[in-house]
Amino acid sequence: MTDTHEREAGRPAEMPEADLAAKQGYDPQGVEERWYRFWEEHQLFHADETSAAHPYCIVIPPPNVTGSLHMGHALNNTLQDILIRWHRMAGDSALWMPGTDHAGIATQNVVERQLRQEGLTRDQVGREAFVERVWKWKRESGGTITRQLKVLGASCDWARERFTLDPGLSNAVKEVFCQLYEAGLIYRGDYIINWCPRCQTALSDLEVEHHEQDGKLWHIRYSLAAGAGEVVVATTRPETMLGDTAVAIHPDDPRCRDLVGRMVILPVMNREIPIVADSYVDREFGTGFVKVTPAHDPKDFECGLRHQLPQVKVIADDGRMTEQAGAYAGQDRFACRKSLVQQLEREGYLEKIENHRHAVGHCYRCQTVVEPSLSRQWFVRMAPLAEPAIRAVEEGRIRIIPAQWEKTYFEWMRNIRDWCISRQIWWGHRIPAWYCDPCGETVVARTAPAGCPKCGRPLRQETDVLDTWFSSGLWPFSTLGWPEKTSALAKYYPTACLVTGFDILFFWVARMIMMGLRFMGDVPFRDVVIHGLIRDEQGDKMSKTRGNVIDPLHVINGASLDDLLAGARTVNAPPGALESLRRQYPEGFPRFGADALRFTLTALAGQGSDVKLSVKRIEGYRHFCNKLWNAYRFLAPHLAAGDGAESRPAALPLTLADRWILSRLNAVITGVTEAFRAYRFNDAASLLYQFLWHEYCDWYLEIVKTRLNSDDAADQRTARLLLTYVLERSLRLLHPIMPFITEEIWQCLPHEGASILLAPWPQMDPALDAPEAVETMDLLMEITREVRNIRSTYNIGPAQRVPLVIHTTTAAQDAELTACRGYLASLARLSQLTFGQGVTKPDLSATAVVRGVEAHVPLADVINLAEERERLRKDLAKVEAQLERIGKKLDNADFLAKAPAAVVEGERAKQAELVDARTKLAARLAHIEAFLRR
RNA sequence: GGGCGCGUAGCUCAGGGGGAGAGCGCUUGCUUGACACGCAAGAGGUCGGUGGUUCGAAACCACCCGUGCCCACCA
Repeated sequence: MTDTHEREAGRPAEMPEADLAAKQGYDPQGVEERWYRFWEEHQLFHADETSAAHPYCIVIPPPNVTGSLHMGHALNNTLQDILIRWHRMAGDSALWMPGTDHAGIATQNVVERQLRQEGLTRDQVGREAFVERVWKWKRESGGTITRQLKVLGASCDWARERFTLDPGLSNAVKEVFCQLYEAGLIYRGDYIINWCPRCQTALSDLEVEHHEQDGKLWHIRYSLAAGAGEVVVATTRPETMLGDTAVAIHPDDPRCRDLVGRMVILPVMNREIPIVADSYVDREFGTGFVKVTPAHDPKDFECGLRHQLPQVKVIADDGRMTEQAGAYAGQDRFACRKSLVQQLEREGYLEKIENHRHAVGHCYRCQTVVEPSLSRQWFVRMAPLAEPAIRAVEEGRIRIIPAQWEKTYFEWMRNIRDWCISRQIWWGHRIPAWYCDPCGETVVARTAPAGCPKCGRPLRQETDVLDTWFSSGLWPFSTLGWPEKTSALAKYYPTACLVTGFDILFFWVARMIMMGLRFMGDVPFRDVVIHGLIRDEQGDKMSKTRGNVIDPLHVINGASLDDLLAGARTVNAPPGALESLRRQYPEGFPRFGADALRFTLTALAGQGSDVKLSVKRIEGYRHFCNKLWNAYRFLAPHLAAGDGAESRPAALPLTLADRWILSRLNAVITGVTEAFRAYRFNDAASLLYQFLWHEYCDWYLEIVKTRLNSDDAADQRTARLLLTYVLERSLRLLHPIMPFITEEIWQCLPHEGASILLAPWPQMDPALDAPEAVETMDLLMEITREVRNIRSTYNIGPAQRVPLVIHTTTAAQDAELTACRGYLASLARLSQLTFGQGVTKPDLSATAVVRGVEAHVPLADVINLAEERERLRKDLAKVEAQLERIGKKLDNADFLAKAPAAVVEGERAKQAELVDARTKLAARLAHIEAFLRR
């Protein structure tokens, strides 16, 4: 790539003068867009499957194709992008496989809602036209989320983007369905499934959300058909009694002997039903008698099979009562409940009503109360698939991080139930099954059969489609080309890592593991990284109706108050929610930029814990961007000084500060690399923040300022080179988290290569480790802080330089101070610095003791003796408190005997230092007090 | 009913057997030659409670209190 290219697509290599001169903060406007375009145009995200490099692949959790980016996506994709960018820089063939999910029910609901606004239903439109309409909607708005991922900076290999309804992926779905069917792992049958009367489809157990609700427990009398007496049953769903075909009692119940085998009369329906004994009855609950409704309760269904009871379906698919419900036929299920209870009460069947709190199942897509209902559906037999998937995690072939989620995974997998995969909707993969109505034959095939293989008559294709999660479960290999044997599949499967929230651990992760093992013969990924959910500052779930949603695009691009309110209004948020937005963000959001958002999410993504996001926090990290930008602005004028490109630090005449910062950089390189390796993203973020702001900017850059003005040309050059050297490497370390600003600055520094995105990941250099320099710098910084404290106490302004007299006790201290005297003078703003073992202590001064050296600021005229006495007393008290604690420890014989020698030695040394400090502080205090007494 | 997590500075959180940390907020001083989106100096915490293990516990264990989540067919 040539310079010209860079100039066209990226920013010019030189900083425009205006930018440097202007006293303005960093503005991501334009910068982020420009670099993203540059990366895409040069195909820098493209992973080459023919490369010899080690493969590193992550498949994106495919967002709903019609969705838009929310904060959960932002977190999830930031973490993936960090891993991908890091591995790409580290030299791996890094593939981030992007794509979207057709999201069957969710998408169908959206389009149905549109139709309703036109006064149409899907039935009026017809299947074919409806599906075409969804495709149209997908074509029109399906690109939104991928565009938004680009705004976030996601470095996906977009050329490989997939959609679950693509021909290739549909083919994979068909293949998997047929193979599972042929292996006897898919079957069709009549069972109790969860039915959503609003979506008009079956749901899997996972798609039902249970919410605790206050309900009632109705106690109903069923009288014996022959002779006197009655039994009382208790139910939370009285309308299902219309379909009762028995009453059950526990076989150990003493009442059993007289009652089992006798008949009771079902009230209202006046039907005789038997009393049966069955151990599934909980003797403690209710009355000990259970009404048995085999067509509307999974437990009753099984009980019914055991006792050969009839199955009477009284609730239809639309939620209304069936013909079987007698007089109630046609009524809505809840209306029926109400009027039925009235009738029971009127006719004396109702014994009592108790309040009863219980969990009620709701459709996870529309929150309608689901109805357990007898229905003919397709199922996957799960136990044989789950078993190898359990072993893969047990044996460590898949790691779940953090490991505590393994337990949840095992719990679910070991109690797994068959998976209802047929959905009575139109948007999805149509089940490849055909029926011959005349002869009853069922054909499952990859391509449409010409006719019935048995009788040759025409076949009718299954109208149901598959659960969306069926195709998502194939994602790690279907996106790479399976069932074709592609080179991408060979190179990148198994993928390295899957990053996801725990909310789809069962829906998606578990099923990918089962399907991957079954069809690829290997795990789909090595590591599963589970991150938390995004919450607001108070820890509440973000929802538009609460008005606490922070939209990532608003954060990145800025948003007016009107923009914020518009988001809440689209879902008819209550006035309170709008009011709270107005109060919290009266001015809307400024443009924070994707980097600031990404850094915030990274810094808050503590392992396994939820992320409580606040705008204040994002603002704080935007300041960090600005800090970086200004560090660059500071060194920019020194770049063109003809130093040439990078010189090896080891070849330069290094000063104390240089050896210190290089040593610290080493530690940061090691720390950040380790943190990424362990998926401790927040550790990496805080290491970089701390280093760049508080070590590089606060100390190193300040020290370099004086050196840049020095007469020593060699030292000037070293300072200039290292300022750039350390920043350039830090930018590389930071790039996975903040891709845009790091590229922006990096391109302006001397560099090799077209983009920071391809720059090698920094390696620590053992030759640059300098523990003694770190020690000495620590002393320097402590003394500086003490002098600044004194300046602050006595209101000595920055313009006023002060003398400093340091009384040392060892030659080593003298040597250390000699090494850093120049820095000390400028950092503490000294007029004069004298030190040595024999220096005369000034008579009147402000004094501090640091590691055995006494630092005196002899300013008789500004020092208030009474105040100085207080300062010394406070310091002395601190030292004495520490001494007391240490003394206790060292007086303890057990401690001396049992604690490790190094710890004891450390405590002794500390004690000696503290005793020394106490002596010196006490002497100085006595001196001041003597003056005060005069 | 089972399972998991959390309780550390005013707020949001990190840490983790041997000197209590960060960001934001707060106080004070500063148009310091990159940055007021800043610099400097501070204040602020018996690390939820009780007991145990240990020479030593904020950290490990038990119980308790508070709090959040997931799973589950008590009708």
